[in-house]
Amino acid sequence: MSGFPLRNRPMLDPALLRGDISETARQLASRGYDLDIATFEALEAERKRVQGETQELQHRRNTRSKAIGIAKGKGEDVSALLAEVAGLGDALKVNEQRLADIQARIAEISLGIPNLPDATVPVGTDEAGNLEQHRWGTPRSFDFDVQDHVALGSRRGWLDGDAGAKLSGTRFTVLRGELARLHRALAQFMLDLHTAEHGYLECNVPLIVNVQTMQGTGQLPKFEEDLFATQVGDTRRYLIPTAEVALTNLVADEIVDADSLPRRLAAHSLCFRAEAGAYGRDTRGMIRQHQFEKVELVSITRPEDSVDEHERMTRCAEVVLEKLGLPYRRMLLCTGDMGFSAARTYDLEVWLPSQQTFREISSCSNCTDFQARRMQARWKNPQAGRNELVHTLNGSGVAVGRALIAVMENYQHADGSIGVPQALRPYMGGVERIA
RNA sequence: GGAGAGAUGGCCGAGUGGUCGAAGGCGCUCCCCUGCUAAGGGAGUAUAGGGUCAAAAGCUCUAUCGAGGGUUCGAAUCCCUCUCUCUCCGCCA
Repeated sequence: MSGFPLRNRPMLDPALLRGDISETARQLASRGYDLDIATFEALEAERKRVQGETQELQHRRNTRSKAIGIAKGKGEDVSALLAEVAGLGDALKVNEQRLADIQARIAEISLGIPNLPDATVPVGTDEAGNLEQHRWGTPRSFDFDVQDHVALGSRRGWLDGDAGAKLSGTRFTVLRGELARLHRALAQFMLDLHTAEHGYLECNVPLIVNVQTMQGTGQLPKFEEDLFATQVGDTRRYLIPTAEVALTNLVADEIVDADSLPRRLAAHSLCFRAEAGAYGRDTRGMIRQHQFEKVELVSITRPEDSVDEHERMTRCAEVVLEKLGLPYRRMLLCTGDMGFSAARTYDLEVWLPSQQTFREISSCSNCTDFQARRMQARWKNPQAGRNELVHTLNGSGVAVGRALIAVMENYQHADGSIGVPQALRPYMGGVERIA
């Protein structure tokens, strides 16, 4: 067993697994997930049978018990009726246990199945299959040898990986002085932009969440090794890998009014990732850290609005880079490169002069009803007269640490000083350059 | 950390072992009456899952009264554990 109190909440529409399961399996295969159809169908058949038997037993018990109650009320002798139900309880208990076991096994499989890719997503196995959508800005040409952010940062002791390693280990960094201030300015700027101009509601959320919350957005049970965990007494909690977890789960187990949609939420938060699967990658500098900051955008929408909202949200992230004057490109991720919960994802990649390449700085995903089903997040559809699942979207708007790197490298001068983008100067006391 | 109280349907609020999925009220929906921005009468009004059905509707079964477990032929009601909320005390950024 996984050790998690798994909710019996599938991630995909159960109808997709009971109906044309081979078509569903084909779509899942396109993103590298191998659905064992035979096993799943066998479990489903078994479940159906045992559930039927269990319900039949429950029905018998209920009717007999009711008869006993009525007979007693009339003062009749109930010993014959009691004899009739003898042994029924034990049989029922056995069946209920069997049913629970089967359902747990089904849940374990269901919870590990990723979202179905949208029909417009290109098929591919890795990032090489991603499609560039457009570019913005022109990478600056330098008339001197560019330095990377590590060199630029260590010159004045602004960026100190050794100090981070001493305190915590690898992939931790200490920022100081003007660079720490620039980092803070970036976060303030982004959050202000999204709240003041893009209509997002600023939120400040817990960084430590419970198991159910992690399960709601899909981090658990499958990706526990990517998370930092806490244990107090026998209560286990997890540090959020992104504010998406907290913001999206705000609607878990809620039935929201139609006129409150779309809900647009933004938060600046710390993020914690174990980076278990990335041992050799980006070990230099602060590109890939265990702890970093991010401004996150989350939208909760009606199902029919999520496609448009995805475009809108991605634009909100792009505007951040444009206002900062950072060249970037938008990539449509292929099936093999998308995250677990996403049906469709755009990545924004920012230009890093030291690497002469674009590096991911934002990821905007439409999760359709995938997370909503698991969270049981619904809205009242006035037309259908029913409670239906909402759609959830999330996007970075944008990663603060990586934005800092991008600013350092793109705005560097020959002497190692760093220009402050126009948009950040109000947050830097008007300073135009840090040196 | 200590002491106490509580958790019932969209909301309020009854219900301490038996025809309780749950009285009553509010709200909401539909109908009727009323020449009317008032009042009255009637009906309806939880969610999820299974089965049946081509499907929907319908019918039917099961589960759900904070969560999990227990006692019992039978639990909203009794017992245990947990979570959360409120009040008071202590501590604290």
